[in-house]
This record gives sequence, structure tokens and C-alpha cells, in this order.
Amino acid sequence: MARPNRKEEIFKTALALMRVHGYRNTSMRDIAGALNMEAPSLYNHISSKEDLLWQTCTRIAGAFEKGIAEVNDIYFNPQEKLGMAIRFHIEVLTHDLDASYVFVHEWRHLQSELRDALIVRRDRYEAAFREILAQGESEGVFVDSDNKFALLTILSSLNWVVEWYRPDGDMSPSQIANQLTEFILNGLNKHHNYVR
Amino acid sequence: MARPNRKEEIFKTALALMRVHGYRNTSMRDIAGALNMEAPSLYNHISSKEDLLWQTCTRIAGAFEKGIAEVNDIYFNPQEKLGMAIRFHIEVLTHDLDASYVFVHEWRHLQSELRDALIVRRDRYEAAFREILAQGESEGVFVDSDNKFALLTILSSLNWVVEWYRPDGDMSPSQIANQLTEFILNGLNKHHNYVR
DNA sequence: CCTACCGATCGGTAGG
DNA sequence: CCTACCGATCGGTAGG
Repeated sequence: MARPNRKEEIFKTALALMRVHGYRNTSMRDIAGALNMEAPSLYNHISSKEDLLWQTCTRIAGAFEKGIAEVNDIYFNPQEKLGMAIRFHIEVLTHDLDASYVFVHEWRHLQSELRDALIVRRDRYEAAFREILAQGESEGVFVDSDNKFALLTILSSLNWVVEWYRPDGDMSPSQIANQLTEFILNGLNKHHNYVR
Repeated sequence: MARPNRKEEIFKTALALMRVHGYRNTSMRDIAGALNMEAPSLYNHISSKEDLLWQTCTRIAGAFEKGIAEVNDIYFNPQEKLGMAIRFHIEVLTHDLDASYVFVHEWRHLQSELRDALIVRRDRYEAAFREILAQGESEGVFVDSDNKFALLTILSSLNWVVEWYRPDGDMSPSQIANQLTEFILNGLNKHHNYVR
């Protein structure tokens, strides 16, 4: 009876359901039903419902961290750095859309200790992004913006991609990254400021 | 015993709780407790938990619609139009942050008929925004972008404001609107395209 | 992997 | 505005 990747099947099914209906609106019975099982059988493969969410969040958070670390290792030019950071971010989001969507929307449902741990990691990630903006400013290639504000605006436009991206849609992840990079670099470009 | 604005107090308390804990994680007992009442007493003032969400969503949706209609009535220049549309949008979001936050995050928990009605209204709002971008393109003042893409990117950066705006923070709603407008107009400005 | 089942909690009603 | 209470549903356990 034991299937090799039953655990993965459970995660995949659960995340697909949670993306559509939300974490709280997806019951263990829903997940089991989609796999032709009974709810208690799920506990032979996973430890709790919350663990489904937690494992997913840490996995995605880890992917983001790996991306930003790579950017800082390889690139020096702030524009290139920002462009690659955007590219990695979009790659993570689009590579496993169900997991990313659940991560972005449902992490609040974790217990406070787990949630706090994620917030720390998110803040660290945002600080690394912000560092790129600060570097661009000090080198005189980005406008002197309110760093925090610019960062929030940039990340919001990146994260919103989970709302409308479709693997079979018009734009590939790479094209999305290109367009967003162009849009954002225009917004930051020191020598081309739009004057009202 | 009857207090004049008990209904409003219930809405206000419920939305504040739902913003922090989410719709599903806020029980009628939680809401009642915060008002020193018992849960069944709430039903003398409201009809259902879902109605709290529905009334809130329609109210905010109406405010957005009023804003975009006003913009289209008064302004002709596409840059001005876009700037004012951004300004109204930010005003609605910041004017009642609890309600806006709940609207943005929790509308999915409505029954399908109500949810569908909101989607129709949202699509209409987005179409009006998009019309402004199309006008700017045809007049040659905005870059020829993928309209849908540009629109999603713009609205995402606007809606993300509910995540970080604090009434007692550094930036006023007006300053936020100014910064976002500048950032977005730079991104769209035809004659100042950043070239990679 | 299942049956049987538990304690907790939910939105909401009856009746006053 | 309250007490008493309902039927439904939840995550999860016991035991096999």
C-alpha cells in the first residue's frame, strides 16, 4: 500500500486546495477526499495541518534567501544587482505557484513563534534588497528615494505576480522579470526623472 | 439599553479584529467579547457574520467607483487623470484602514454569488484605470506597454499600501500618493525610457 | 490505510 | 441584551 511519494502528493494536493480556498477553509477531510483517503490516514505521512503550512513557508523563504545571496556574491553594478534580484524573486514565485501563493497569503495563520521566525527572515531579505537601493544611491545611479518606500513599492509589484501569473499565459517568468525590471529601473533612474 | 450607534460599534470592532486575525479566525464570540456582550446579542444589530464582510466590501467598492468616476468627469490630460486616480485610490485605502484591509484580503470568504458580484465591479474599475493608460499611449505620452501588465503592476503597488501604512507614521496619504505617482509616471514616461 | 470517536469551537436560534 | 442550547464541523487520537 505504501506509495513512495505519498507525502509529496499530500503537500501538492493540500497546497492546490489552500491556494483556491485558503488555509482555514481547507479541512483535512478536504485534502484527504481529493486523494481518495480518509482524514486520519493523512497523519501517517504528516504531523499536523500547521506543519503543511510551516514546511511550505520555510521552503519558499529558503529559496528567496538563496537567490539574494547569489546576487550579492556575483554582481557589483547596482542596476544589474537589482535586475537579478527581481529575476530570482520572480523565478521563485512562478516555479511553484501554489506554494508561493500560500506562502504570501497564509503565513499569518501560523502560531506566533513560527510566524515571528518568518518575519525575522523576511526583514532580513528586505534589508538585502534595500542595501542594493542604497548602493545605487551612493553611486549616484538611482534617485535618492525614501528607501523603505521604494522597497515596499518594488516588492509589492513583484509579489502581486502570484495573483495573475498563469503558467499557460502570455508571459513567461523571464519576460515578466524583464518588464518589471524595466518599469522599476525607470522609476529609480536618476537622470530621467519625470517632473510634474 | 439601546445605544444609538451600536451597529457602527460592532462593525468597527469586528473589522479591527478581522484585520489582525483574519475573517475566519475572528469568531462572533471574539467580537462580542471585545464589546462586553454575549455573541447572540450581536444578532439584534446585524444579520450574520458574512453580512459584516459583505457590507464592508460593498462600501469600499463604492468608494473606489465614486473616485474613478470623478476623475473621468473632471480631467482630460492622461497624466493628470492617472495622478488623480492614484490619489483617490490611496485616499480610500487610508481613510478606513481596517475596512480597506479586510476588503483587500478577505473578500474571498464571501459566498460565490456575492464574490462574483464583487469581481464584476473590480473588473470594471480596472477597465477604467486601463482606459487612462490606453489614452496616454494613443496621445503618445506613455510608453506602449502591455496594458494589462502595467495596470496590474500599478494597482499592486497601490494596494500594498494597506500592508504598511500607519496613520501615525512618517508619510501622509497625500505624500504617499505623490511618491507613487512620481514613481509610476517615471515608469510609463515615453521619452525617458531606461535602456539596458 | 480505516473505523470509531473525542473535545473544542463555530455561527446562529428560541425564548424571554 | 441574556441564558440555554443546537447541529455542524473541525483537527486529531486510539487501536487495529
